[in-house]
Amino acid sequence: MAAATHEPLTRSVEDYLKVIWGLSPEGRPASTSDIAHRLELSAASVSGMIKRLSEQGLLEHVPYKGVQLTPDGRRAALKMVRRHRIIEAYLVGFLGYGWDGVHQEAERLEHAVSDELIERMSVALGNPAADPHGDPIPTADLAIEEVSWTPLSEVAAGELVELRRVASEEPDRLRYLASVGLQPGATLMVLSHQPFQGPITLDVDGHECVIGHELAQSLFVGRSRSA
Amino acid sequence: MAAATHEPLTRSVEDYLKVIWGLSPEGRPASTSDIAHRLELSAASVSGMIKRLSEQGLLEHVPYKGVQLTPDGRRAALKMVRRHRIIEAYLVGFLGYGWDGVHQEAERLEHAVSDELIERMSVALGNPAADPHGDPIPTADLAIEEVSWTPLSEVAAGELVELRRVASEEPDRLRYLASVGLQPGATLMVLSHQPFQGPITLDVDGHECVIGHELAQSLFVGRSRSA
DNA sequence: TTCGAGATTTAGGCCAACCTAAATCTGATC
DNA sequence: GATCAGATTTAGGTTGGCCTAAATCTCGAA
Repeated sequence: MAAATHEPLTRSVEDYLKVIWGLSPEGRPASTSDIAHRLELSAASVSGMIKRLSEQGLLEHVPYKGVQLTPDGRRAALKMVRRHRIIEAYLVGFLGYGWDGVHQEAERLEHAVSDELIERMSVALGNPAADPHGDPIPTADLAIEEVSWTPLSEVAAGELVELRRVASEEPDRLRYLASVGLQPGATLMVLSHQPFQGPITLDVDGHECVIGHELAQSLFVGRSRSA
Repeated sequence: MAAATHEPLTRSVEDYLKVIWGLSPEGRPASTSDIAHRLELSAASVSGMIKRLSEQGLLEHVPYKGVQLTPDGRRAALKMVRRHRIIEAYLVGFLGYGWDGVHQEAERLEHAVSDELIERMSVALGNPAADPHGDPIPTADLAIEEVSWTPLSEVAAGELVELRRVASEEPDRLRYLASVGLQPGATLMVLSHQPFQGPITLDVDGHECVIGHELAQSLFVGRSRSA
């Protein structure tokens, strides 16, 4: 069934696989329209590509029901995720990029780097486990840590926690967060929640700061090491 | 005539322009077949692309006579040359690459990096004037030093010179040259020339070494600083 | 001055990846 | 269980960039 030939994947294919991976937590199928939305393509184009990728053995497609990655597809996707996150970490660590600007750059570079370059960057960084946003980096053999941190929106008032991951790629949002000290590693205490998905008041390293509920849902925290 | 619209160029177009620049020393026209040979494409494909690039105002084409870069085309080409050479220098300087392995990597990356990344790499390197092979790097405003070094094949016996540039991209050849100490910066003395384009005997930093005439034509030297 | 080899261009196709418009399917709601 | 909105797929078209084969041009040599 699946063509075992390992021809290099095109940039488009790499993008599709990465996006499908991102849309399938716990391996649930991803829908055509979600993929189309993420890639900013028409649903018809995505439908066509899905057909081709299924024939190549990279996807499992149940018409009208959605797609899942096959083991081959998942490997290819994780390879791209590793590349993306290593590149982000490298640009921040060695070339003075801010965490808000690296996504765009990595999005292009991830298709152009060799495996060797990624491994050299990884070594230069000390084989990091997470990128600048706290997202886990798959290892060279494509194992990825399953993390289960808590969204800040669910932390009770009075708890002292450490920010572990910021789930956003929007430069504006990231710049704002950095400006109030909300970057991975920051220690913070929840001071109060307003009801009805209202804003949350925090103490971040000694500064008081109020953020919206929606933003708090994209901040993931773990128990503070200093607690 | 020339469409002034500055749409981003495709990878293919970038490659064509860079190759045409490389084939036009002193602005002499490049032939369809030379371009085809360098890009490993059919002459018919090149002919078609030449037509499109002329219409875009990047090339001046005289049918059956060859092409030259327009000022726009030359700027785009030099931008790629700068990218390529900065990337090579960066990979050698910061990521432990050997000078024999960087060409291939740079060939892909040059299409994916942003201007910002190139400038950051350049700054990290101290705005170098030459890449690891001794090729001059165009400045950020795309000025390129016109160098006129002497091929080693034309240096008289007895002269003490410094190796400035190695005009080759072949990994095997570069590895061999490095193994005998023939890298930019090396000081060497020509001991003897065999007649009829025969081999040349050198003293490289104290070691004797014999190289063929053809290889000597791709080694460029200047007057030794220590002379 | 003519001829022909070799270079170049034209003609006609192919493929990946996108598009819009039209047809078809699905599932929640009445 | 019929209906319909919205999701999905199919149909048909475009573009960039490549190909081979055929036509055409050029220029040096006879």
